Amino acid sequence: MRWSRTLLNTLRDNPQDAEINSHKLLIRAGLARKLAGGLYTFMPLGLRTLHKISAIVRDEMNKAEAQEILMPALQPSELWERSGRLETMGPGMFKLKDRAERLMALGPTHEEVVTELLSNEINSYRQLPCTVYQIQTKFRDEIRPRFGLMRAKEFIMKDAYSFDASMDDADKSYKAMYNAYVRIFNRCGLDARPVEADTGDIGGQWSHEFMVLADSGEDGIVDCAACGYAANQEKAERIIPEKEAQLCPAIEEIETPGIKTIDQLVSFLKCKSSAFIKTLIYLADDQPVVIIIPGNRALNEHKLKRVLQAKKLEMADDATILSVTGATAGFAGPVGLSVKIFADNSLKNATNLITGANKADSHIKNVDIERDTDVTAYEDLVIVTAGDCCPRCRERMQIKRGIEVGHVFKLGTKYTEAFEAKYLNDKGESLEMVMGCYGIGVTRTLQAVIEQSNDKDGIIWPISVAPFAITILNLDPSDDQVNNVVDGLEKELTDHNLDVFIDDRNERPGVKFKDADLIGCPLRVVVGARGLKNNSIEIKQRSSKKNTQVPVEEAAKSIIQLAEEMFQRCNS
RNA sequence: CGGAGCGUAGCGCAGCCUGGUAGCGCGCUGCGUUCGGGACGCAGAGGCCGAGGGUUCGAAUCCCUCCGCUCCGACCA
Repeated sequence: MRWSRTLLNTLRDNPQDAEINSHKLLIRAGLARKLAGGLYTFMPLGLRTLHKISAIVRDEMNKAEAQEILMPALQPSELWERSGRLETMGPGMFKLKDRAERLMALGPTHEEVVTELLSNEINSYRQLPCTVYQIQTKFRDEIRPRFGLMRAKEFIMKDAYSFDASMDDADKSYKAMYNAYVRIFNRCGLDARPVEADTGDIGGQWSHEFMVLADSGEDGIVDCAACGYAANQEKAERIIPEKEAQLCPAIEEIETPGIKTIDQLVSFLKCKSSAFIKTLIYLADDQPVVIIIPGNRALNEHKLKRVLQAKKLEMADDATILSVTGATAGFAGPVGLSVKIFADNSLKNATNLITGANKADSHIKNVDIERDTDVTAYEDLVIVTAGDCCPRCRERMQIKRGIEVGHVFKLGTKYTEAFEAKYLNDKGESLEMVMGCYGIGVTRTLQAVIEQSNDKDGIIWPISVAPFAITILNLDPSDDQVNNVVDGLEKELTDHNLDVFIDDRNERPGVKFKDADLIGCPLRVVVGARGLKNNSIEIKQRSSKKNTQVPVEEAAKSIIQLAEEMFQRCNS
């Protein structure tokens, strides 16, 4: 392929709406263009990389004996009513009506469609296990699309679904997908690690996310260097060191005019934030509940939702706060309340605390949780932070940032029950199939590769997913001898199944060097009149500073050998 | 959904405060000189200044409404 005939414009300046490196490079290198927030066009080079990633995904899926299918993106909403997710996922779905006024949805994911499908197709245990997958455009009405392809309204996802006869078999299918994911990300040149994760709206028994470590990542990862425990911050647990009960003087009221937040209290009373009880009022399925956690901690709503087994969870409005506590927001406390109170584990036996008096402009001190409050249950409710103790080995843990590129779930029978997806076993009994589901954000993976592999000059593609393995810079496109050598090289390399991009533009050499670095093909070959005078061609790897000069007649051989070595490294 | 910022040529920006009919750099077209790490000169093309309304003799500039984009938050009792 020749640059002069390619729809490819590189940009010198960073686009003003891009924040993170990979997003800037995606646009500057001409891989993609924005149509609107969260909507992108893939340009020729970007699409080539997308195809290469898809090919790796397909290859590993097929090796794991998953079968490729393609389901409709447009789906009838009744399916979503049957699984109960029209309510839980509703706001995040694009909904529309057909001309008969039937409510439809653009698929954000396909558990419903696939379960409906397989419930009809699978009748016997002889057909199990069965795993299907597709690579398809998904639509999600994201609250806030962000960072280019990282969080888009329309994106390409590989989604796979496994169906098994038993929980044990389902574990095997899960493990097979898990292993395939490890290989896929490895082959894409990504350093991705699996972490324990929350199952969220998808539901199910357990799940792992595959995280690419990056400072710009949207997810927090809790990591224990001592034992290898790793989990999404949404899910991560911690161990609380045991506390002895201490004597505590009687409650005293203190005046705190207009002092509402923990921060204000800290400076007003000159105490540490951990000396306070943070009292939060939530509506769980429209019923008020009170949550208390230490003043220096943040509530983990995912954990709370799980503990309360609530479908819907939202913070209470001012009117509810007034009716529950008898005071306006800012002065709520757990003492004397008649609704259910859920306390974080770390408050067990806690004493000498300060909290709201449920009365305007007042707080109370010397609160003893056991003595003064009526806690319904102690649960693990807060977001784990750096320095908390590992639930496995009790060592201190760290927090890192990551980009979620893949997610595997063991679903159990959540969907097969809703859709009565049953099979007959060898005794003639009718049983629900056990499901798993497995997603890879293909477009997000593309940008994650850029995020993890770049320098100040541009992208450094791993050869397995580079738009082209090799770029040849023709420094003198008006020189017939140079053109002949370039053409010869192109033919030999393409004959060896290597893709080659030739910069044949009428530009000065400096421009070509800069653009080659920006686009980041792993191997750069320079052919110029000056080099040819010495019968020499220059070969350089994007990832290194070193140039190699080779005689013209050996060039193709050297390039092929280098490329093969690079491919091997990606596959190992 | 709440908060903040931005919207002027394909891209990056100035002009707005203090109203007088639009400018810079990159890119693009032509000619010439250059030619191994984003060259230079000359000559050009390209803009309903996000949209609508208002104030005014006159609006990119002041006022109102809307739309779009980006960031922060979804943490607060």
